[in-house]
Order: sequence, then structure tokens, then C-alpha cells
Amino acid sequence: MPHTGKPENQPRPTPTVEDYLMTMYVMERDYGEIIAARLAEMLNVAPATVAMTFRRMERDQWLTGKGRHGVHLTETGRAAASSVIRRHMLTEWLLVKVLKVPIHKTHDEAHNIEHAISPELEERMRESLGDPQVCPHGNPFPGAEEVTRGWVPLTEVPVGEKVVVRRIHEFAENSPELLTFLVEQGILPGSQTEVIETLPFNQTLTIRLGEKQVTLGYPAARFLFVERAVSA
Amino acid sequence: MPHTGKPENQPRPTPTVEDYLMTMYVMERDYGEIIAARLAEMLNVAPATVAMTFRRMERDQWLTGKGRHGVHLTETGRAAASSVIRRHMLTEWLLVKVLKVPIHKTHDEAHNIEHAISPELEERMRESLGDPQVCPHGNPFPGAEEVTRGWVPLTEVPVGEKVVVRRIHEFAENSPELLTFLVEQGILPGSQTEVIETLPFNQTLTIRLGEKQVTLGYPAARFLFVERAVSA
DNA sequence: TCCAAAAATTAGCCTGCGCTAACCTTAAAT
DNA sequence: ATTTAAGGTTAGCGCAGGCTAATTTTTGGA
Repeated sequence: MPHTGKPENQPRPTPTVEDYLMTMYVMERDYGEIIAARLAEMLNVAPATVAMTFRRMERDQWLTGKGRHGVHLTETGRAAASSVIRRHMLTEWLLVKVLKVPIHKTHDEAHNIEHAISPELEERMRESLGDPQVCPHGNPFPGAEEVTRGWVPLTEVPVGEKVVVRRIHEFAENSPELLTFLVEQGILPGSQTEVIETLPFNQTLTIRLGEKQVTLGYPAARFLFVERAVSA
Repeated sequence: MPHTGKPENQPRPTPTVEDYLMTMYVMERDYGEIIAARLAEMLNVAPATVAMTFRRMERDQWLTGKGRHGVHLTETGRAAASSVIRRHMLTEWLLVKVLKVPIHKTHDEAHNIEHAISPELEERMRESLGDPQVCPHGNPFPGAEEVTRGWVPLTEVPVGEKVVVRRIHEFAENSPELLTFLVEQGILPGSQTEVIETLPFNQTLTIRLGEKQVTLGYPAARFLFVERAVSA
């Protein structure tokens, strides 16, 4: 394990290859391309570090040397990424179901643990947890992307329409404050809500949750996917 | 996390500082001194590596520069070791109770995971698991050493005496084959048994388990602690 | 007491994986 | 068309933490 060495036990400061792979997988899946600069931000390393890591990863066959429009995962890389992501999501479910950890804390905890799950353990977890198709935040397991069909960003829902929150995108999970906010407001998978108004110019959007109203910035709202066609 | 880099996912090859601390803690607790050469064997690194690591660990206040008779853990070091060991043992219980992993497989799995447990998670685990005093192999949690009072190595039991297996020492857990053997023979905490005969010259010892008899080498038998004074 | 084995240490080397600083592209914006 | 900004890369550096080989202690017999 990456290590500070000092008598402190801070969050892992240096991303592993698996961390790179996971993030790249999601980027490729949802945005079609992998931008090193974005990766550097998300993993909290310098852009130069990403470049060096790409070299090693290409050498080790996780990545294809860029074939026009940036790098891409190899099949091996994609498989490895899927594997960590599965372990991540299963760990999250274990934390939620067995240890009653609230979902705004599962991401970080699971992130530490996921690297340490053996294939056998993964299988036992899957059984214990009833072979889930999405993580506690509603993100699909690799291979189960179809279940998200029909879920759209909250920003695309017309005013007045009733919807059900289905998914908080994994990139929102990188911001603990945002996640905490959402959970505190009761915005989580399964919540019924309705768009009250949008203010396109200042990029804000207000929704109703039961009695109360909550205003979200667009960046946050774009990470919230909802199911439409909810008959009143 | 320590990492091979290559598309393989083998057991962690390089021990962490926490791994050093755990092993040193147990050595000091049960043998009174820390021998670098033994440590090197147990951690699968070269003796020279241990020497270098000791330097860094002294610098970082985990160890006292040797005060005659080898190095010793500082209070900080001992506390850190206790902490990992607790997390290790709680993880083992989680694996055993929730995921039904057999105890000859829990050690390695837990070893990977233990480094990734936060204090909050540790607390939730302790609650979920009912505040155990020993690990699934019967080794005491740091601070609960008294529960092992009265448990003696199997090698010290006179022929003919009935005893109950209580503990498989942690150093035996480093040998998966031994542990598997013990579990297959039904030798685990709680098993009733009786010493049939000892052959001190070839260092062998035979015990009865239910109908069948099992012969153990002394090295193995020294790792088995039993409770005497079991009224027939 | 002396010697051989065991234990410990030092030196020199390697890789992984961060960092900053400086330097290229490319593409959009004046 | 030129400028600026964003993205990407290279070079040079640091530390953690392995390794072997070659010493130098220690220590426990004979």
C-alpha cells in the first residue's frame, strides 16, 4: 500500500494503476474520450505524472498508444477496470447493507478496500448481496449499462414534470461535500421529485422534495439522473 | 498500494510498514525480542531490506534505536500495531460471519483488506460483530491477552489428558498449507481432543479427534494452544 | 579460548511514482 | 493572422523500498 511512512494515516495520496483505470473507464464510457488533464484533476496528480503513467501503462498493455483523439483502454485494461469497479460497487453494498454506512461515506471507504478483494471474495460478496445491477448510488455495474436506459440528467427535465431520482453519477462521488449535501436534502436513488423552475442564465434549478424545495447548481444537476414517465 | 504494474494481481509482494509493525508486535509479545532475520523470513524480504526499513522506522518514531537486545516498538509503534491487528481480526470475523469464508482462508484475505479500514468503519464492525475478544483462530485482540491465560501449547500436555483446542497461533497462519491441514482434520478452536502419545525424539505427537487419530510435528503442535482442566 | 555459524549492516543498484519547470501543439478568439 | 489558453510532453529531481554482494558484529559451542 502506498504509504506516507509518517505516523499519520491520511487518505491514500498516490493513485494506483487501478485508480487510473477506473476513472478512465468511466470517462470513456460517458464522455467518449480520455483527457489527461481531467484525469490529473480527478486523481489529484500533476499532468506530467499522468503522462509518465500513461507511458508505463502503454508499456504494460493497459492502454493503446493514442490512435488519434487520445489514448484508449485495451481489452485487458477495460477488463481490469471492470473488475475493480465491480469490487468497488460490491464493497459499497456491503458497507451499506451490513455495516449501515450512509451512502455519502461509502465511496471513500470502498475506494480503499476495493483493491484488496480477491476474485473468490468478490463472488461470495455478489451472492451475499443478491447480484445487484447498480451500486448504491445507482451507477451501473460494468455490463449492466442497459438498466440506465431512459434515465436522463435532471437538467433535461421540463418544469413541472414528476420524476424519480435514479442515479448520482460517479464523478459526483469525488466531491464529498456535494454527496453529503444531496443525502442531507434527501436526494438519493428512489426519491420522488418534481422540477419547479429553472434559471438557465445563472445555471440553477429548483426542485420540490415533499414539502421543501431545493436549489441545485447545474454542475450538480447534470450528475443527477432521473427516470421520467412517472405517472402522476 | 504496492503494485506489480503488470496485468497480474498476485498477493502483495512488498510488505507495508504496518506489516512490519504487526509482525514485530507479535514477536515482542510472545518471544520478548525482535530478530531481524526472523522478520525477513516472515515478510519474505532480504535481511538487508529489514535493516533499511528499520532505519526509516526509527527515523519515523515507530521503533527505538536498539536499547541493547535489538530494536523495540515505541508507544506509537505499539499503538499502530495494535490498531492494524484489531482491524485484521475484525475483518476476519466479518469474512467468517457474513461471507462464510472458512478460517483457513481468512488470514490472507483479511491481510489485504485490513490496511484499508478507517477508524469509523472499525467501530461499526466491532458493533456488528459483538465486540469479540479473540480472532477466529483464537488469538487475542491487543489488550485482551488475559483471555489466553491457562491456554498452553499442545506440546506441554501430558499423554492421556483431555483438552479443548482454543488457539492457532498467528505465526501458523503464515503457512496456508498448515492451516488448511488443521481445518481439514477438524482441528480448530473449540475442538475436543486428547493426547494419545508423544514421540519426543522424532518430535511428533498424536492426538485423537472423535474416532480418528492425527499426528502432528512439534513445530505445528507448538502453535496449537489448548485449554486444560477439561473435566472428562 | 577460539572458531564457525547466525545475525546485522553497508554499499551500490533498480523501479515506481510522485513533483516542478520548460517547452511543444492545437485550436479557438480577437 | 496572430495571440492566447488548454492540453500534452520532456527533463531532472526526490523518496520509498525492494535486491545482491561484501563486510562486520555477535554468539554459542567445542
